[in-house]
Amino acid sequence: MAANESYMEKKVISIGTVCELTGLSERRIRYYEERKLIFPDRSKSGIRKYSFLDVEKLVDIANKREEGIQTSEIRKEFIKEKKYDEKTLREKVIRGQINAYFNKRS
Amino acid sequence: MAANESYMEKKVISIGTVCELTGLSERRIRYYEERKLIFPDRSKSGIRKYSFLDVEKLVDIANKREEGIQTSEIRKEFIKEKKYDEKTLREKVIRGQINAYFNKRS
DNA sequence: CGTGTAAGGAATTCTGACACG
DNA sequence: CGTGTAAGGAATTCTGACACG
Repeated sequence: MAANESYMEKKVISIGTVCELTGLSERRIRYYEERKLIFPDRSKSGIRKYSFLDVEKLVDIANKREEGIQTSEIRKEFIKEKKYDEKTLREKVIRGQINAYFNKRS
Repeated sequence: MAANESYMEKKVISIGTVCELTGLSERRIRYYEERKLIFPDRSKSGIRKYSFLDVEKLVDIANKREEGIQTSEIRKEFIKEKKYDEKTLREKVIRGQINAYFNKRS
């Protein structure tokens, strides 16, 4: 029981761990927040907490930046493609699980 | 892509957040580690990192403690029931996802 | 625009110990 | 046995700023 929640969207990871997971610097991660690309929660004392979904989003952002895309453009893309949109994601994750379960290759 | 990993078992949560998630004190959480009930990872500098699975396990431990069961007994139960055994869990999580997807009620 | 860095403070975590029982 | 607490130190995170470009 209680074995199934949206761990992917639960904001529990602090910035240092996010750096390790993504390879990005704290500075860059905070900057992308300033540019409205990611929205971490805050603990009572003000410490940023990220979700695994945020981590994936950051990797995606970093890749786009490598391609020279500006943060303002990246934001527009996310909105237009509805990428990282909560409902869209949930669907995607569940489908992934099902595929993995049946050993399907998409 | 890269949208599907074992977030449930990835050790990225620090003890303060685990306290909030479980309602347990740091002392108790560390003690259960001493009693070989949970096995957090450590960051380079020695800070404990827990997974969501560890969090669930801790809640389970706390419930058993409320029933008066000793930590040594809890450990035996976990081993005997193969509860929180990696393979067993993975199966369970995936089935849960599938049930949720099809709106089944078990 | 995007990111690095040094600065100082506040909050977090760690260990070992004493306490009670 | 299981858990609380005070203690001191080490590591983390935060913000605002200066830098380069």
